[in-house]
Amino acid sequence: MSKTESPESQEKDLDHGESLLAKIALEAELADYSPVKGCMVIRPYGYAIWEMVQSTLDKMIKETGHENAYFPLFIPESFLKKEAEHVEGFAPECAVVTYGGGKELEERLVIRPTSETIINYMFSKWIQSYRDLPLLLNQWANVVRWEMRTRLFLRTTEFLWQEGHTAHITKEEAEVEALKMLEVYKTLSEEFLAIPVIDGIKTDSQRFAGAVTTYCIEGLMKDGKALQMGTSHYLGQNFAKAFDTKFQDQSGQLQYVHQTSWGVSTRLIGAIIMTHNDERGLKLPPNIAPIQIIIVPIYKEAAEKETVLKKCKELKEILKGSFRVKIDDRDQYSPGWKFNHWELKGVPIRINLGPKDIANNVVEIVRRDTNEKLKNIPQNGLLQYLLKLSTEIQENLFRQAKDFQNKNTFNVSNEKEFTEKIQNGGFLTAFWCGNNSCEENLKQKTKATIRCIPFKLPVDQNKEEGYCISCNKNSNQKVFFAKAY
RNA sequence: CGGGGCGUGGCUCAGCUUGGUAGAGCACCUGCUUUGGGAGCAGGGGGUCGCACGUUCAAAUCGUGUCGCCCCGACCA
Repeated sequence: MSKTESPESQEKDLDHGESLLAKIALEAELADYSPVKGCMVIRPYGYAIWEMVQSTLDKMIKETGHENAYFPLFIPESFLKKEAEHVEGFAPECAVVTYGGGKELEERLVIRPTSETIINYMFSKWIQSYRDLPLLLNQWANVVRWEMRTRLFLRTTEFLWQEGHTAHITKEEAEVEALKMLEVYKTLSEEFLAIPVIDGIKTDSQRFAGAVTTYCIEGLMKDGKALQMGTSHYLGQNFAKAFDTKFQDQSGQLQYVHQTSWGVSTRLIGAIIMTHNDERGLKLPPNIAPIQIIIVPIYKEAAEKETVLKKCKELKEILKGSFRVKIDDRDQYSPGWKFNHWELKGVPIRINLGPKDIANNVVEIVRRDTNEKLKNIPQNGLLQYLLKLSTEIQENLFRQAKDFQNKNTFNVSNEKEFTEKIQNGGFLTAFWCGNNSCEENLKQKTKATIRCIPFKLPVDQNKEEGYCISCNKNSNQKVFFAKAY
């Protein structure tokens, strides 16, 4: 499929300027526009995907020792102002409530853009001694950020996410925590969403307002743009100082806690759409597909229908212990219509079952990752066959995405090369001196930004020293650039 | 906030230039025939043409204003 090879090729196929993302999100019934600009309704099928992501990640968050809690939507405006960098970063995009109960409020309430402040307020009440630490919490919530330009799933005014917030005795422990959760995100992305990511550290210009260090995972979408898929922050003592979050150590001294926060959002659904798709629509990785197997019965007369549906139900009984499986027994749609419908919705495996198959004790299987039709698969041993196939589809989707990422990652050694190469999208690796002005220079000229300082460079790039592509000064770090969402 | 595009049955759009009171396809309802890659025929329901004002005997169509949405840009852990 040539479509997966070149980032730009997809844009040409689009109708009336509508993005591929919007097209799939709307047509596959994942989401719809709401009456309020920038907001979206997540429809049942889209929400089911979110629930899959959510339950997968929630398990991992709990396995790493965190507990869920819930903090309120409203934050006193004064809280946000306590941490200087934080307020500067978020004030422009905050929605503020000024009226309630028919009266102007004495103190305005910010609708949370993130919850560091209110959580620190509570932490300072709950934490007294080193024995109260570490405090490891997470919440699933909605947040609001008043963005100027929005896109379904990738950037909406209100979105759903999880935000982890932890407090630790030492800097080292907090840094380990931040990195541990980044690793959890990487696992979620690569093993469940089948999206390969680059993990690394954000530059100062991209760092979370109020953090000491921001770690991130970055994916490369099929249109050649990068997408920040998750961030994990070492907050240092910045919020602790602002909110006086202190504990008494073993020697009786009062100390500020060291903190982390980390989050991923419904943006991940956008990432899935923008990574796994073809001209027929969405392709969902089996590990997070709400429906993993769709069974389409094929029949003519009533008698045939009865036999076929009976066999479908038998198969479903066999499979339902291992798969999320559904029979599409709707009479008003033809088999052909159903084939297209479930392909658009990205169901990884389809079983077509008609009289001919029943006569031969076989089924027909169509895999969504390759659109390959597998005829005459014996009903005997079908469960084992499908378990293997499902794993293969999961791995294949990841492999395809990884290949795409590899083919669209280029090393460049000077600004001219950079400027030319970035036109076609993709990741560019290049040396950078560490100065914000050089990053800004390249951004002005090309719109591309440094996505991260990677933990690891691609295997074929081990050169340790070179020259900054903007200012030519010596540099010992190579970074990933891309145009990003 | 700039630049571009668009508002007409549920959806996609035609009609507007040259005013005469609204159409197509899809979807929906009924019936019959169909069903292995988006079924066919017949019949049927549904729109004060985003909103307001103006011009006119008459406005979806012309004028002015206004609201909203989409795309590009500015903005964005």
